[in-house]
Amino acid sequence: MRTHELVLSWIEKQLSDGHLVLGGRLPAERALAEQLEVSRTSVREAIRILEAMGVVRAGVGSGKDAGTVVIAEPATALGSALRLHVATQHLPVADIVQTRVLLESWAVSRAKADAPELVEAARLLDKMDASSAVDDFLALDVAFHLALAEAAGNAVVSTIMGSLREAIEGYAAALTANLPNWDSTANRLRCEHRAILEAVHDGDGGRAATLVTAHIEGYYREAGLGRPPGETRP
Amino acid sequence: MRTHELVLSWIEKQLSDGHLVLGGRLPAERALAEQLEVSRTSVREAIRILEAMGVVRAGVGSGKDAGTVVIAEPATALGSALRLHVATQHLPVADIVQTRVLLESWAVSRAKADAPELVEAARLLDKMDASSAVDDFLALDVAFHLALAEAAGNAVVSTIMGSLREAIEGYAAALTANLPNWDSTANRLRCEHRAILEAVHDGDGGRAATLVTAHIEGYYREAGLGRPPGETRP
DNA sequence: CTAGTTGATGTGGTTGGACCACATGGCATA
DNA sequence: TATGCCATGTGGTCCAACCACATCAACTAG
Repeated sequence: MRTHELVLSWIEKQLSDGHLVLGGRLPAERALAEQLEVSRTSVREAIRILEAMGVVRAGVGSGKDAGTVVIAEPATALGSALRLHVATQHLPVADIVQTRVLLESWAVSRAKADAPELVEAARLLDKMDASSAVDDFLALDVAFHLALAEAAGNAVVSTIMGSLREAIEGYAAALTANLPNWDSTANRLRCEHRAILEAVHDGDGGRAATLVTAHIEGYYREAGLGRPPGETRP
Repeated sequence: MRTHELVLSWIEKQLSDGHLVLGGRLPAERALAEQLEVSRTSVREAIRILEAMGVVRAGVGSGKDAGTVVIAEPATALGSALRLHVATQHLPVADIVQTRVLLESWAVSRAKADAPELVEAARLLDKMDASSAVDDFLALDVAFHLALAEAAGNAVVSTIMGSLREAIEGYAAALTANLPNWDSTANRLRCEHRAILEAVHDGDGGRAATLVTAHIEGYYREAGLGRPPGETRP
């Protein structure tokens, strides 16, 4: 077993034993190295991995933001991993989209009509009405869909949903260039969002799932999923 | 931007540009450090991250297994990340199980009746008939469910399925201690497996999905999901 | 006495160099 | 020809030093 893996397993044990909790701090790198009788290099390699996994955040200096603190951002880790494997062409973008449809349609069909996340979702829709810039609109769109997914109350589903979205974010942004008319597309998306949210509010999970599926698949179809950006549609 | 992140982005670009392909080799650490004008330490930190992401594998010595080669094992990366966040109690085990049910029931409902993976699945069931040891049985069980998931033809779904399973593997193994009678449980599982496979062969996706849902939820209910291992059932 | 400056301290970030264990392949020797 | 040995190149580990940064306490000028 390599040295940094030893450090890794030590830290993981501290986590599962509850000796390290969310917001807590790891010992300083030098101290941890001395305590485990390994080099600081190995400690740092372990911390790099935990950072990539979204388990810790390292900050220089002194005080509040300094040191290595325990966080919980699984979506960043999953997103990076998925993105890398999309880059190697091992995970097709179409499969990611399909998985996202699956998770999100399940989420809206399960969402409680009085879930607090829906209030936030409605607020985001209001902001989208006033947003014309593509980048702003897409950012709000991401937040809206995430809020919708969180309303189902399954942390794993919403986390994976977010990471799937993150993995193809660059891809999706490039696809907007394929759209014949952004303004009309944006208006259509606004309407569809309202309809989805209304279905959830009505407690009609089946309708919400159908709408969300059509919403996502329709967008990628219009933007030309699978074809290089810039190419005209057949 | 930190130095190792620069190395990371350089490698990711090589991957997405196709200059680095599956099975290909990264330059040696020392050479890469000189080429990018950074220290070997920073190169190593980047490689550690890629290794944790399941994108590369590092091997010492010379020849075939030596050097840092590009691989594609997204499931290991996602599995580790999920396992770590389960350890911090940020992702409930129940949500993981629920997500697994969602993905797997979708997979079997979509599986083609003549998918080649089903042949392998049937072979695994035969081996399970001859397997009495708990560990062997569980290992075959994992392989069976994975083969089933792969029959749907969505790489992302089967990858996530596998990583979800991996993330709670230790947990699931501990749960077997809760079972009142392992042999009878194993026999029941064998029957349910056959029934699921038969439904898929019949092209009855709906029945297959129902059976798989009952199969997984039933097992975890019997084993006492959510209660500490060893505690008796109410 | 107050307000601003300055230095000590502790954090992660980075570097260069050294050495180790390992696996291969070619060279020298029996 | 067959065998053993060493040069070579790989990742793995460690060390010592320095940097940039943020805070806080002590000090100094007003």
